[in-house]
Amino acid sequence: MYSLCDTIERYIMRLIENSPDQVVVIQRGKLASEFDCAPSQINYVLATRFSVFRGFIVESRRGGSGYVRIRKIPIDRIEPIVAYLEEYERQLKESDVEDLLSWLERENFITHREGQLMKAAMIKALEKIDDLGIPPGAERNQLRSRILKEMLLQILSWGK
Amino acid sequence: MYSLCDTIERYIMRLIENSPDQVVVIQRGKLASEFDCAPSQINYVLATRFSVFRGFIVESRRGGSGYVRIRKIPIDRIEPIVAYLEEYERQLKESDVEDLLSWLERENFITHREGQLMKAAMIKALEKIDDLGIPPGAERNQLRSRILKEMLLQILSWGK
DNA sequence: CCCCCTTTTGACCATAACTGACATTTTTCA
DNA sequence: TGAAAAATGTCAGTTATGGTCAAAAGGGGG
Repeated sequence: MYSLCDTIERYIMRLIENSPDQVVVIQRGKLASEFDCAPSQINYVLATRFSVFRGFIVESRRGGSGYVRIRKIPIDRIEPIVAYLEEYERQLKESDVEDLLSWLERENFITHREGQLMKAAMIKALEKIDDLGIPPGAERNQLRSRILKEMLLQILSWGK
Repeated sequence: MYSLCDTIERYIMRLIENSPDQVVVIQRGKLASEFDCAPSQINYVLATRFSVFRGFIVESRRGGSGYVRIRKIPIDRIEPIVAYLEEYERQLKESDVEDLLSWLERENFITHREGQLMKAAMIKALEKIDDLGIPPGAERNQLRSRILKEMLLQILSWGK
């Protein structure tokens, strides 16, 4: 029961993993016609599956011999994430958390179970707290960030 | 005489028991039209017959190729956790959290690292949120409870 | 017959996937 | 040099799902 989106995601993921430098260069139009879909579908996959929070950098160039380069970000330190968090705090959505966690898990900073616990604290727990006077939006995102920050610092203290 | 609700329950139950991993993935709309009922009827069945307290975890995704995944969890010695959950819904001090965590760890429900993560989310993070307009005291304790509850439910889903 | 609890439904909401028209950038070559 | 061609980007709109909640319907005991 995979969507086209999932299929393309796995295809690109495989290309990256089979490459020596964790980089792959594709052409949007070609890929789209291979999968027989709208070119913008590729952008959708890139935006939803290869975001920074999932640990990827996407660069591209238009025009003749244009390309899209997808690169996996090597992380060996978590501090930059914590630093980034402090600036980005107000915009930390639930999906950002999900993406970040799956990245940390992929990189073996945390186990699957640890990821699930973190998700419970930052997503499920904050879903229905209207009655506590913490409205959805910026305020809740900030709270989420604080929780994430402390957990990341904890992970940091474990080393790797 | 069986109600529709019971019929759907038995149907899903059978699917789960016939599956190797005690998991089944369905589509709400499809199932509803098979049984010729309102889609929300499926939600009712899930809420009343496949709750965590009955030993099931339900996850879902909306949108194109959406799904509902129902998983049976092995229940073993989870009663104390559930009891704790209900008892401490209202007021939960930091020391209560510490006590519970050490108990969970002693009983091997969680690892030491998992305990540290939980502590980071429930204690450290909540110590530094004065600027977010969530006053210390009852309100913060309730927030702590919500976070604990979701994490406990997660732990519960792992079984033991 | 009435009351209460469970079941069932329907209207309205939220979200993921997908598409197409239009915009922008870069190269090519007459 | 500049117009055409070749790429990618954006964004709003459509389709396909599932979620929520309150209200109606059903059913069993007093």
